[in-house]
Amino acid sequence: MAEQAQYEELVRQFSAFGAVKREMARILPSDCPSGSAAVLTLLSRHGDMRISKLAELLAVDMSVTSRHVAHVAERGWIERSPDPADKRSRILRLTPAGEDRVREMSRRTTQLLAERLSDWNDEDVAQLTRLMTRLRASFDDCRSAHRAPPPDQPEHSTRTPAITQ
Amino acid sequence: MAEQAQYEELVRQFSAFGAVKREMARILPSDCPSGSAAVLTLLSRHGDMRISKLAELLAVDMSVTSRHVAHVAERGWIERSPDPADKRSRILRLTPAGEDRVREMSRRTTQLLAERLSDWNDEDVAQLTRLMTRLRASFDDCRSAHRAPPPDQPEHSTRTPAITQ
DNA sequence: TATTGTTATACTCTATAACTATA
DNA sequence: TATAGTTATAGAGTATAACAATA
Repeated sequence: MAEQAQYEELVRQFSAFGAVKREMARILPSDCPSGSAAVLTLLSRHGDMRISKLAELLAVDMSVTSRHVAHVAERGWIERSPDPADKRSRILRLTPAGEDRVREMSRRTTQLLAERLSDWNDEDVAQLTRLMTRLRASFDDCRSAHRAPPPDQPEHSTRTPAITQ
Repeated sequence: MAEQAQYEELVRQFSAFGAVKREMARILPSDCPSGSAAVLTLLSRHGDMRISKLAELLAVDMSVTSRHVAHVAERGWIERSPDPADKRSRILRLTPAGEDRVREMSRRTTQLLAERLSDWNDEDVAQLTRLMTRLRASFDDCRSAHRAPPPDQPEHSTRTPAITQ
């Protein structure tokens, strides 16, 4: 447990982090904004999946994910094939053109980080990655733990609650 | 210098950090979105200042800052008094109502972090804060260092370049 | 009835450009 | 002419709600 002043300083850095995010976003191709880039990157890492799974990984609403997916599909970077197990769903898969896009973006972001973090050593980078990973986990865990005292319900609904009348 | 795989993992965490930011934003009062909150917090920390200084601290364009400032001024959380040294500028100052707002938001964010980071110790929190501070500094430094080989120019322009014809 | 996914709408944040008042 | 600040416009991300098709 930390003290209030420590938390306030941490929040200040959270806020200031936006500038880093924006600078990273600026080097992306103009037809591939950060939302699209995230979709392609996650498909490359985790393999084929449905939109609902992608929304969970992105931690955004499925409606948002649906838009990002439509954008990259229009450009031929992913394919949507029918899901044999459920006709409501489709399986998303990176195309060769999409894989090229992922490689190109990875090259650019790596180059930018190598420049900006030129005086960071491996352990610095690893430590920051670990702590940010843990931070996200701490927020995710609490979401499951606090919002659902009865843990026998599906967590992480990535969508707007259905209004059933 | 780190390797490509390490950078890619770091970028992944940058992207995922959005979920943390959004959860922090959700606990703000509905009439005080994160942009307004940042303005109030910085004025509370750094004292009275002009908009151009605020834009520099926020690391966003002055036009954006101007909108945020207008929002908080309309609600009576800051005052804008004339700058005796330059009639084009005004000095921004937190009002007592603004100070109340800052305290209330600080209370909420501290509580949220105390919940979410309940199993983090002081050193964990301090380490993350340090690394994020350094990250931002590394990006800021490079901005000054790379974009202006002739270092005899004003850096950190927080505004759209004037089109002079 | 409930779930997967899509679309319509609205809100916030941001940048660019054009404009004003002053330096 | 250049700078401080404002406003108009546009683009991106997100959430909520309503809808269609399927489970």
